[in-house]
Amino acid sequence: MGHVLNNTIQDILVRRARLEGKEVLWLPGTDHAGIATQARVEKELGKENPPRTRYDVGREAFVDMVWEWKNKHGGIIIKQLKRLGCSCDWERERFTMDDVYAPEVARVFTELFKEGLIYRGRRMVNWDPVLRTALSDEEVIMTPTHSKLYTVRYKLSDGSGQLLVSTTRPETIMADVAVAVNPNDPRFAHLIGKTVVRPLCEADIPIIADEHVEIGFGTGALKITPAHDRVDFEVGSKHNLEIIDILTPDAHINCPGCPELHGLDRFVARDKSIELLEAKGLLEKVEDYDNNVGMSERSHVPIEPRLSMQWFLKYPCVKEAAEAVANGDIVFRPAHWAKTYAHWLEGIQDWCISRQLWWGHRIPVWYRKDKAEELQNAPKLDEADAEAGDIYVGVTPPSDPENWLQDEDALDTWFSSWLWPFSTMDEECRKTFYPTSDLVTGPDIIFFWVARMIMAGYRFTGQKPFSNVFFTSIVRDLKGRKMSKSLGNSPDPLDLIAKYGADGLRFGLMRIAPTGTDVKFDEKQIEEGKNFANKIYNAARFRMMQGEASTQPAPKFSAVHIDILSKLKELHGTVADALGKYEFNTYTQALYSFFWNEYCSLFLEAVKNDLRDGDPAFRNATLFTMDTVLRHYLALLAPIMPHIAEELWQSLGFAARTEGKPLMSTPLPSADTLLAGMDETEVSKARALASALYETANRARNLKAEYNLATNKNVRFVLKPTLPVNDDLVGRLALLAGAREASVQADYDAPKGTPTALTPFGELFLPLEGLVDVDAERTRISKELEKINKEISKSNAKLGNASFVDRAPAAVVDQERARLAEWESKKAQLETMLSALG
RNA sequence: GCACGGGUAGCUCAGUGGUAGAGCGGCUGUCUUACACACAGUUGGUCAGGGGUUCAAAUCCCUUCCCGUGUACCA
Repeated sequence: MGHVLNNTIQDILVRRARLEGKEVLWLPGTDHAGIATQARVEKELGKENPPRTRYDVGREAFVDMVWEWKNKHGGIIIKQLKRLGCSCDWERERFTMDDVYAPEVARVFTELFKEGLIYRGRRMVNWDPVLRTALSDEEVIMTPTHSKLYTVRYKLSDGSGQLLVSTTRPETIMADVAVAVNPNDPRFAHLIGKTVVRPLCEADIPIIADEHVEIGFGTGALKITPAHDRVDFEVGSKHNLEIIDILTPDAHINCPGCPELHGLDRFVARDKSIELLEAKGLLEKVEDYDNNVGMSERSHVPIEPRLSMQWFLKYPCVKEAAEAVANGDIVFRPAHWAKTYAHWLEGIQDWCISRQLWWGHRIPVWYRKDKAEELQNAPKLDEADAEAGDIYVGVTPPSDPENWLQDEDALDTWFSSWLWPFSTMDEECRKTFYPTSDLVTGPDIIFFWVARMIMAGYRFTGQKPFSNVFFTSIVRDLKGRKMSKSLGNSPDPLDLIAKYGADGLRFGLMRIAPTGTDVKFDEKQIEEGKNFANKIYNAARFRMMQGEASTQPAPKFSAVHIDILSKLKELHGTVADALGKYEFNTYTQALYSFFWNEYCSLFLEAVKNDLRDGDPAFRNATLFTMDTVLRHYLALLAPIMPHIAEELWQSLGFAARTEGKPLMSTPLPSADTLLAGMDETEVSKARALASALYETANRARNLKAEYNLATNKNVRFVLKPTLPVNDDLVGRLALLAGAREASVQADYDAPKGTPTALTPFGELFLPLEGLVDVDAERTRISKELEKINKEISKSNAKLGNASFVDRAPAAVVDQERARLAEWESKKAQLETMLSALG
């Protein structure tokens, strides 16, 4: 659903831009999703009988298998987008591992390496023990977890006592190389420099002093396990401590010195280690403890901090990237994301770009065979080693491949995706389309992708990669959970399209999710989109049933015709303004309410008689107006509901005017042609009359409803006008109100108790000419009076307040006075009616 | 902990100083010759709580509570 939302927004921008006559490039493509795709294929291998691993298959054959899988399944998203109607430039579809893109990635790697920004180093990384690869910091999700805090007794080697040490990871005790206390902690000052006995895999380890230990926290003593904790690693380095790694890549214990735990899974070993400690009498206590555990975004298991040889990138152009957003060169919408972005850039750490995967861009680095082993274990490799001729870095393999070994690792997928905006374009294309205009994406990848693309843009093109970034809503289910493939809580867009149509899906989703705040997906909303499409279709069909418009006799326009054309003109402005500001909500609302309320419910209902047996001059005006409205409206609608707009454009015959060209490649009809010959005052007069007519019709319907005559078409209305009202308007009033007739009688003498409503045209009477329930009437009127009296006293209080009258704008005060007058008159009316009933 | 969103009708959401809105749902009627995926009417709200500024607060300020997201973390 996220893709549907995202791509609908892009399609709206793209289609609208085309209608505005712009040349548009929308270049579709996909990335190779390194981890996810490889894991998927490995899973399939594991299901075979007998199960196989990628190592059984071998690198080359395995990569072929992934390609095969990709070719089979990678097209699904593309298919969905096509079904959704996305007007991409499909011939330019790109893939991050295609023949043109891949060398680009290697080239960029080489360039950054030569610049010294990429280096290889032995560092603490986030290790995923299931996928057996390093991850970037962004791929680790800190998750609140209910854990246990174990307090363990570390005996002093000289037997003079013990130190209590708390830990959440007793299974790593064998890798402890020291116990640290704060140098300023008086409780332990005398112990610094002594040794304690490591309680598992026993050995004497020193008690050291380090500021990092908080005096007030826990027991005040901290075990130091440099191989399995980031902070401990730093403390260890500072104090030159040994690093004992007791975990295998898949997080099993590797400690022959402790045979009871050796070979066990880390969590099994945790329980077992507690048993061992308890048996030795070294377990002081166990407490419940809530902490945050880093989980792999991919495999959902706790990551291991692990000392490992990896490739890192010092981000380029961080300053330019930060400034571009801060100074508005690149505009984020909603704007508040700029803060999140700035905060991330401030604390930015080097990016671990190597992955222990086979599916992806293999790192373009080769090691001299005769020194390979030595190089593998070097603490750091960079440009200096290349200059020394020990390693080779380049887009193409070395000329004497037999003497070199290529690095086994692949690059993080984002290390290719971050080049997308410009790597997908050739020189010629860039001249026209780079920097690009809009990026539409989810806020969940603001760091993974957006920030990195901006940095890459500045570094490799010297420019921003795009001018606007629109962050979409995150689509959640009704329980508030993010929709995702793994949760299985997202409906299949193809199913929704089958059920509601692509246009229904697009419109329905945009109606609830356009502002960039998260949204709960409800299929009901999509049904509304379908209903709207249906409404448009029916309205168009209604027009088709009427036949051709004619210029003979000359069309005669009534106020309602001018009114709807004027509203259409207004809609043009609203749409242009809303889309210009990326306010998709305003866009959809305006489209919806114009068509359903203004055009169908008011205008069409008011002109139906023109089409039946009315004045042919009116008929021609009405047909002309319908055609004008539909023609303009379809063009305004097309960006969001392209299928129905195009279909009706053809079947209503509008395409014939442009030699059959589709709406998609027709310029947007100009709003200036609407009511071109009319002066402003004439138009606003017509609008006022039409508005008065609709308001009067409403009052008339209300009167009918109040007397339970809502469906009775035999009623008649009498209007005692205060304004000049012509026959045309009165006729339309009767039609709108569903009455046999409406008549104007300036001297009408209403029988006592005749229901009446105050309308913009004057007093409107509904002669009852039949029986009404007098008691029910009396009750109803009394209730009404009660309500009105309340309003009147509220209004009086307000107007009696000197500061309101003095300080509020005159218009507001006048408005209040008008309201009061209206209530007073209504009150008088009701009182008359009440007395008439006796 | 810090930062950013959000809390408005039964539901999903608009509304940033001037009479609380839409669609859906509920309830009443209606197969009115474009549309029952519809039409007409109607019912729903102490705008999370408290305090403040203002003639006037859903809207601005302070504060508390709840939900979501990001980020940092002490074993």
